[in-house]
Amino acid sequence: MTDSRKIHRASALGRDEIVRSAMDLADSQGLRAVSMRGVATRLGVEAMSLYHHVKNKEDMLDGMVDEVFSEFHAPRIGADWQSEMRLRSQSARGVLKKHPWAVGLMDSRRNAGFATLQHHDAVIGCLREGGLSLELTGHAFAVLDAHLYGFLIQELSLAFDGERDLAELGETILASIPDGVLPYFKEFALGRALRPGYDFGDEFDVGLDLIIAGLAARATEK
Amino acid sequence: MTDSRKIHRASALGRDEIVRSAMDLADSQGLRAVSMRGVATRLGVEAMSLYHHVKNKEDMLDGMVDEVFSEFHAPRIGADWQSEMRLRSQSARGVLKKHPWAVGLMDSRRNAGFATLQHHDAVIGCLREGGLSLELTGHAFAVLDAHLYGFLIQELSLAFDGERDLAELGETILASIPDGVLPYFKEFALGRALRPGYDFGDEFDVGLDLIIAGLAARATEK
DNA sequence: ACGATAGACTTACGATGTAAGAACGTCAAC
DNA sequence: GTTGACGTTCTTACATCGTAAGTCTATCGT
Repeated sequence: MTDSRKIHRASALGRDEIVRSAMDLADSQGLRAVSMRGVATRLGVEAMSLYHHVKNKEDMLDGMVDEVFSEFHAPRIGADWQSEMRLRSQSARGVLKKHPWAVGLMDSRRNAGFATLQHHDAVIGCLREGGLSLELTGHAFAVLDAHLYGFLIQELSLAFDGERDLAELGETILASIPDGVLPYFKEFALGRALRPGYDFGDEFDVGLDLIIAGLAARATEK
Repeated sequence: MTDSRKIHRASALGRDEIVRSAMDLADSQGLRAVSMRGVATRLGVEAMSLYHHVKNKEDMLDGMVDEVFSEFHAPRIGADWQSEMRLRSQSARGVLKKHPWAVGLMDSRRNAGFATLQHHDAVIGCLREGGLSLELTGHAFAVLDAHLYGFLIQELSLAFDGERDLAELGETILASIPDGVLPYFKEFALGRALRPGYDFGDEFDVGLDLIIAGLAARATEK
């Protein structure tokens, strides 16, 4: 069987098609809408047919997360590690905002896919070839990823129905707080967070720069 | 009705009892085991009875997350902000390792509870009274929380069945990788991550110190 | 031509969140 | 003490979920 293509259906059903279809569904309808029946219907097939190509739903979710990792900008080995790390964190944030369901999936994934490992390899490689020790590479890896994932958790719990006016909602919440309690919270909300110019998303780069600068300082110190 | 205590049941059923019971269940059996029926059974009651005290399951989960926030060390206003922030991050990490399900819940919570707001007030207050500007307070808040949540996401996806030997599993995975691919990943795994002395958890304080030092530098600069 | 096989479909089961409403215990007013 | 209202509980029911088990069929190597 040199050519294993099957012609049972117009478009062949396989793991990739299933994972991709599940991602589309999650992107447009949310993770809650991702059921085996839902994915199957979208592929013009019955739910149980999927089980010939994925072990179970968990396996399908693993595949979705792995696909997300493959969309991250992979740091170029040999290039300046500071700008590559900045680029990869910013790219990953963009990707995860397009696939917000992936963040909630990450803490329960046990089986990293190959694309995930490849991405990690590129990150580590770029740091190593940039001259960082194994020890510092580990520090950088942990703190950069933590910033990425953690920032997204915060960003996602602030993201209401798309473009909903945060200020309006903020005022409503604040108005319901009795006088005297939460004074600092109120000061910060009124004096900073709800001010017209403020965008929480901007805090991402501030933190990222702070972290990269801290790592760079350690990379050059004796 | 001065005393509104009802004696229908031995122990009164209320929102707090329900939330607490759900937390116990999540701690011992995992979030997947938290069903309305499961929580109700544990309270000697039928599932639908819970709906007189919580709006729905989401509301119950909101309550659980709020309770978790209340367990974090609240920074003391007026005390040295650097050590208070370190203390609160370390305390929160400990709490979240006891209630790992909370991390996965955070990105989908829309309604912060009062304990959550109180905690945020304490964090902001400690930073403000420590002399940080509103702007820098916002930076600190975002980057410290990102580090906390993001680190836990990483830590939880490494946590297998409790005390499972990571090295053993790591070797197995690595052995299954063809020669030549993922060279940096392998070097890092063998040369650092799987070495006897290495504990990923230690990276938490490294990143935390790096961040606090970076913030402190900005707090004192002109 | 024919049995094997892979991949689709059908049916069925137990679990889930919760809507709708019946049943019951308690209390204020008479 | 009786009554009526109310708050809490239980019962029943339904749509939806993941998936086990088995059937059907189109294709392939022989």
